[in-house]
Amino acid sequence: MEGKNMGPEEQLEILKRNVVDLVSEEELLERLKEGRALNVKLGVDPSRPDLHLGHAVVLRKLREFQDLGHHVILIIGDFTGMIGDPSGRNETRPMLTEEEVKENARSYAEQAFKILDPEKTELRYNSEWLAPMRFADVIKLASKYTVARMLERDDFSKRFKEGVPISIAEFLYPLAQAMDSVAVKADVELGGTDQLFNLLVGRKIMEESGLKPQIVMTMPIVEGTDGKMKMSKSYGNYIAFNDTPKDMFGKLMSIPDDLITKYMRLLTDIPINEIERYEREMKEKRINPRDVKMLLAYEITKHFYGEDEAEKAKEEFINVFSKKELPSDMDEVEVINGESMVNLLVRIGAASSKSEAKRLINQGGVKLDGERIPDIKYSLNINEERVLKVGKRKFYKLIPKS
RNA sequence: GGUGGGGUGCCCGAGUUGGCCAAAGGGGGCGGACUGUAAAUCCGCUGGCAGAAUGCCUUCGGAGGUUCGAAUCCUCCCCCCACCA
Repeated sequence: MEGKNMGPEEQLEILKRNVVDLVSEEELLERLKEGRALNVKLGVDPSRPDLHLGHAVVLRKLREFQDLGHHVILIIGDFTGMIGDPSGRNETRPMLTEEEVKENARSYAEQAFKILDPEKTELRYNSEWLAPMRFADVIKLASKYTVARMLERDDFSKRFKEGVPISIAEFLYPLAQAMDSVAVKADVELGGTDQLFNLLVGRKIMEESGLKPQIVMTMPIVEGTDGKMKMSKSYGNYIAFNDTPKDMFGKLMSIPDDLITKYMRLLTDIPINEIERYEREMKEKRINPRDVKMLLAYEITKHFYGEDEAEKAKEEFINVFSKKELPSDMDEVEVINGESMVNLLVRIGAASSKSEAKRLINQGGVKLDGERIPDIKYSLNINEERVLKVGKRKFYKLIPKS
């Protein structure tokens, strides 16, 4: 992977991989030919410090830049973060205190370094240049962009048509982001495809500011575990960097089959010809998609936790879901004889209400040592450790209270 | 500033001649069957409490009111949108 001495054309070849938009290839090649370390920028939202595999796609591309000897700048959007969305309409933009921003930024960086090389990463806070701006400066900045062009952005035009409100403040965010590019003299800015518009605004504003416009590169958005919506914390379909190996492996095994190779391409170092082979063999039904998925789950878990943990997670998965054996570590719960099952389920958090607990029992989802609890009136009477299984995935070890 | 249209359960979205509405439908979530896995598919559940049953309580932007009874009618308030200016 040491690519410092790689020629510009070779670098371009690597960098182009998996990229959706590249504005423009010629410019990128030209700059690579300059032979210096390029400033590659990524804007980071400090209100959501939980990184997931969706973020990994972009981070991995940044890592490629680093491996080729380039310089990555993570810009923490602390300024915008501390303002939040003043209309209070957008829950995804909560107002943060300075402490929260710092803590989130720290946490973000820590997670990002599971992919990025800390040695070649620079952290900047955009309040550094945004906070001192005066209102006159903001108006001047705003005059460089028109409403019509703003409305070109997909979600703006959509919301405008549908009558969903758009505050003027929202027009300012892309401009603020553009100012970040100006401030750090970005050569390249990366983002998901949903960022294309904002990144292009950056180009325009840089030009207006007398700088060479940045090159814009977007990466595909990955669907979450549901296979439909983009991976996001708010949809609850995400696989986080901080998930336990077991969860990470399990969640990866739950993605729909047709997402397997997309994940492979975007999130692993598995060679392309190998991925294409899996694609072929799955199509011809010569290989079980489950096994390919298992390989994927293993690869990704390995990246975050190492081979030993990945191996353990895999064994665990096979034991519990293929062989229907018990997991190796279960939550232990003390129980008193005579406690009703319904009560217990709520107490240990296996059900969020008594109604739900009853529903689970009625639907046959609760088992004690493999035997279904027949009705909701069931009360416990145990003298030794027993295993309680709730639904498919929750296991508890019941211990009689002495 | 004027006129008109809206605010419904986790989300989207029906429902406004008052009762049959805890509220259609879809999504998501959960459970079951099956399986190749927590894929796909099929079936079921999805406010709370109680429970062998059609029982009770809280919910349809907020606060009051009319009524035996209101998401549905009236009053005031808050918020959103469109068009015109």
